[in-house]
Amino acid sequence: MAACRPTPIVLACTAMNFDLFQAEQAQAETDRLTAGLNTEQARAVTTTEGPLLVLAGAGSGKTRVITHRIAYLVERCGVPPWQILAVTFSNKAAGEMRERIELLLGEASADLWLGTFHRIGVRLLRSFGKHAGLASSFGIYDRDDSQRMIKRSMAALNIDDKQLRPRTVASYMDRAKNRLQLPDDPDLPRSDRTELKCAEIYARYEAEMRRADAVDFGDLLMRPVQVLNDEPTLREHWGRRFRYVLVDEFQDTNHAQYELLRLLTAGSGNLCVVGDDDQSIYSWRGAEVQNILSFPDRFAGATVVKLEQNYRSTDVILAASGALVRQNRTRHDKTLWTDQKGGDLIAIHEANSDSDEADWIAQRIEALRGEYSLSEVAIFYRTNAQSRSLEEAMGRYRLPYVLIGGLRFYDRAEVKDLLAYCRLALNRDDTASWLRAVNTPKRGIGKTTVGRVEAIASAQSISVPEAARRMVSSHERFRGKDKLSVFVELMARIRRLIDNMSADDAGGRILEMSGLRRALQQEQSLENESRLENLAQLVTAMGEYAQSAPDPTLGGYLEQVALVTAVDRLDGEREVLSMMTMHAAKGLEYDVTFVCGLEDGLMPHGRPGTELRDTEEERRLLYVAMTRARKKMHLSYARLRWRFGEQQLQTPSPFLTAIPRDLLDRQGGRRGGFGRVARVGGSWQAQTTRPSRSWPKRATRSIQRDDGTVVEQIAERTETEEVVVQRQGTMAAGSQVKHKTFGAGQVIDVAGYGKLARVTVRFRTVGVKKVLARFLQTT
DNA sequence: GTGTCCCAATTTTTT
DNA sequence: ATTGGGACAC
Repeated sequence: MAACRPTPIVLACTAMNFDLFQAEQAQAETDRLTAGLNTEQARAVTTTEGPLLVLAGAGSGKTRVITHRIAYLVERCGVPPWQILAVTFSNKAAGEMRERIELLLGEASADLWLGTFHRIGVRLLRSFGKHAGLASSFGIYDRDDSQRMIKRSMAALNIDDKQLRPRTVASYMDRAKNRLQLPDDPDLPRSDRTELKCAEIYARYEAEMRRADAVDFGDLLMRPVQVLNDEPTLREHWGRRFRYVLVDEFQDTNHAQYELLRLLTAGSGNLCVVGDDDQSIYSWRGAEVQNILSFPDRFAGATVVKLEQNYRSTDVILAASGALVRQNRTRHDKTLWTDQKGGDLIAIHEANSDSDEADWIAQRIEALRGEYSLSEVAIFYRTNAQSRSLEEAMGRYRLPYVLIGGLRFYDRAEVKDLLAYCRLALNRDDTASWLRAVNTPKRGIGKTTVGRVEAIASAQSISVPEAARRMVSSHERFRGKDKLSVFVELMARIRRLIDNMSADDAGGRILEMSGLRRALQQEQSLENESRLENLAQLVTAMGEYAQSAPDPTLGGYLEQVALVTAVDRLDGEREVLSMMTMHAAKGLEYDVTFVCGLEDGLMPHGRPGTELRDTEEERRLLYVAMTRARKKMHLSYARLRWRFGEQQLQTPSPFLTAIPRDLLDRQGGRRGGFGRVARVGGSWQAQTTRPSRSWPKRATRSIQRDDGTVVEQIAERTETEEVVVQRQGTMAAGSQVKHKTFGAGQVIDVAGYGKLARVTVRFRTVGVKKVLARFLQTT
């Protein structure tokens, strides 16, 4: 098949000898598909052959480019949709993209492969997972399930989960998988005791996962790559399967994703990636900006298109965010521009406390309500914990909101319980689900019995559910056998019954048979009522799924659920405002935005000693947040913030100094900009780019109490309201401290501040340990 | 085997 | 402030 060439038109797609009429038609078609695009966008759409890098600044219309490019490939070049793969960052983005493509293409769009990397990974593994030792019914483990497996693995290896936190192990394995390193990889980090232990646990964990026929998020990327590398026939097939591959948000891809793309485009070489190095905010998750920065080097002959015209924001918003991100050293130089000259100034507000800040935001929203729909308003913050005071304020002002992130619906205990039964029904070796379901609701199978089953599973190298089945059918007698039998038989019955049922029918039956509903109904309480409601809602969701999905089975539903993200639930239609972390804000846009909590240590988030690279990523994160606004942006920070269960004094974010003063409209609070000038003896120290290690010096009165803690009173506030801030006595290297259990010792190093500081102490009796400052007392 | 109480740790961001 | 886990009592 001939390649589709953009220009000149006479050389286009299908046949050699086509007449002028066809040429005109083709031109007309091209015009239709590039209508309303600027020159560069049109070039990105029509440059179909070979590697293509689209450097797309914030709001430069990259989604348009991708959708039009797909339409162009199908309509103008006659590429069958099933030969096109488009990868997006979130399921929501995928959904929106599918909608837009449907408008352009109609029915034909159904065959298109479109989804997140993880979803593509699932699809590939369902197709060839057996080459990775997976049955087709394999389950997908979320963080919770996978943590459970880590704990099991640690227990089996006799490693104390207090000495080595499962979280540490999880992130070690995550990193390994993002780098495509299997447990036997000689390059796995093994430089210290922790890493050695992690590597050991990793191997064990993989074995446990295999027995449970389960994969985690990392596997969804690593396994497909591994299989394609190992199996020449499959590699050959899949390398040719897609003639055109498009990737959105390329700056946030990790090594595994990059390799997957390389394998899937080996045949055609038609890889189009779209991204913006200034918006790379997931390096902590293994994303490598290098993937986008060195794309032209790695893919010889790549075309590079730069989109620098912004269609989203006012000039003011662009200027402010541009001034901020320009401070980063490691970036491609580029400047966004817009036709929308001028615009409202950026409102900036200094609040006394986090709740005052939230109140101010609520008031502003209330005032803007006539002018803007609530669905066009969003609040962004750095950490999920900040949502609390905001939620309270929105409640006080009766402003309806949706909270994106935080506790997901699918994270609720009762929902996970029912889902565990469902998963176990489909995958009889699903260990994590078995452990969850076995005694929920209570059926008298406790630690002892479960421990016995786990021991047998380990001894015989089989899954935990399989061990239970064998124990039940063997002649051996033991206490608790009857109860275990009841559960094993229950699962067998469920399994038989739901075969061939639709997702909601199956879900409903399982809700009954498992006894979950009865247990919740038996004990009447408000909580249980809401739990029952949630479960009913879950079954309803299954029904909605079964109605519309091509695969209406329970299995199909579970697969979808496993990969649902917080943002996916966002619904632009409802007349409510949105609140989310800055990370979740990526790819979204609103008329009116509030970026709050702009304080040192919170934004940029970090501890002292934070590296430049991290600071730059924080700056990019704020840049992403700021570029979400179309018309009106608000920035705010509080002087006093409730953090870690105590009030903490905050200083404004050093990032604020980057924003030109004449773009700001200061609302209340102190006057002037943020400059680097210290107010000697006053409230604010000179702003540094690094979070300060000590508390800001203020006009304070300190009182030493009997127990050694220092109570500070902030003089300038005592007239109206007394604010008491507690802190531990100064803990610097060398000072003598005392710990409840470890006894006396000497401080070697301090990292972090306040009560959450991590202090390294050499204790007289137990040696060197890291402890939290709040568990120490100065002596 | 279950329930309760108390202590320790928690807060980056997430597919 | 909230949560999870372990120790202990029943």
